[in-house]
Amino acid sequence: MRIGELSRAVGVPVPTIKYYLREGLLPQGELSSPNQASYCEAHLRRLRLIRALVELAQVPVAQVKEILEALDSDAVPLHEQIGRAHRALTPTRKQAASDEARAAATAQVTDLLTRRGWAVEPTAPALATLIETVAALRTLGQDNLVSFLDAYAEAVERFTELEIDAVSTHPTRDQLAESVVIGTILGETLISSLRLLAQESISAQRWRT
Amino acid sequence: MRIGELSRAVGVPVPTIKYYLREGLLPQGELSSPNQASYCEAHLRRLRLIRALVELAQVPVAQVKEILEALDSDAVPLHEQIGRAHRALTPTRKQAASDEARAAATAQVTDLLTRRGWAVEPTAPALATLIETVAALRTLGQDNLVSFLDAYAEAVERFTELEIDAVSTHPTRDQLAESVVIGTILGETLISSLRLLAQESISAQRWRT
DNA sequence: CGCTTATGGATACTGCTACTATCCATCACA
DNA sequence: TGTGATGGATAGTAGCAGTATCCATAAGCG
Repeated sequence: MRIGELSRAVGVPVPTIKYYLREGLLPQGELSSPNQASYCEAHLRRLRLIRALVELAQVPVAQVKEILEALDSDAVPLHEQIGRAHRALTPTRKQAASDEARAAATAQVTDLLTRRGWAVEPTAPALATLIETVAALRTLGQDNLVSFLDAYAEAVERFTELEIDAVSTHPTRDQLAESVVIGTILGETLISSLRLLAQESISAQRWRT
Repeated sequence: MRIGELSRAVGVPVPTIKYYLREGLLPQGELSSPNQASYCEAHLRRLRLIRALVELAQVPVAQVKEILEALDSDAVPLHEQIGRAHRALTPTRKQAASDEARAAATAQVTDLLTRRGWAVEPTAPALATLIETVAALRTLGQDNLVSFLDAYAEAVERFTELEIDAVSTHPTRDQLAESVVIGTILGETLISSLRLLAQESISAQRWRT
């Protein structure tokens, strides 16, 4: 396959593909002569994955790169691969909440985690995000939303288990890792649009003029 | 309150506050003389909300502006306010999936909506996102994830109802609208970090070396 | 009263991201 | 043999989210 065919197949302009090659998102094609490379099925898949992450899930290109590197590092254990992808996904945030607010939020969140028996590293960036979010909700006067944290956590736990079961049917480790990552990222896009639709429908029922 | 106090209270540099004022995110303070304005509690709340949306939920400034405008337009019915906020939140996407993939996805999604009795406008941008996402998952060979669409939808429906109940306790319409919007946006950040934590914990249980 | 600091308003500049555009020396193919 | 595509390099662009600078005025303090 030549670059033009790749471009037509996925609907991405050739210069953009060249850009992804430059940035190392897409592995180099096999050179048959100094200015002729051929691309295979794997490139096609990869390119589609890149576009889904960039366009649909709005993941920044630099993070897509890290995620793909995590997927490609099949020398490390699966759990570590997933951890790397997670870390690429969550920006390290500066602490914006006040100290008291954060202390309260931290207490509530760690309590939740123990109650649900979730064993997470204390350094997980998602933990920091969760704490900051809870603190922000409190500061914004949305305590009643925070009181649903447990309900949220339960629902999330339920479908995360489903997902992981679904994904565990994959025969090879590579495919498994890829599925987990795609499921994590595109699954979020999925949930987010489902939420908007559910809200629209419910809000129409309740508050239609 | 002067701009410096606002800045210290929320931890946002003065030039940034000036920028938000310029962009119309934050209403002008009351001028007591040509170069002296005073800001009140409402400005403080607004600024905190802006920072939560921008920093925590990563909403682009231009969209935050639209969302705040929707909140401030209390002449229109609540459902319409929410709709505007939703529209500000979801970018109109170009269709990236192939026609057949999209047709199949559309069928599946409309089927889901009828089955669940969700009444949504066919032009809702979230609908387009959902369809594109399902199509992308299929194209990426993740059909088994797509088969959970119903489970996702059910879980989402459940906690969306909880949320709306929680939020309905608010006395005034303004507060209600604000709560719905904050709940929608920061709720997503919340769910997303909970998902990552749940995954980490479950993946550690299953695939720890 | 004078001096330092803060303020409102305007304009310009910066760093970053995700591409696009251009150029050129090959190379494939009709 | 010429027309179009290709690989590789370099430069340029538009948009975003602030920052920086300047100025005339105003506030607070000694």
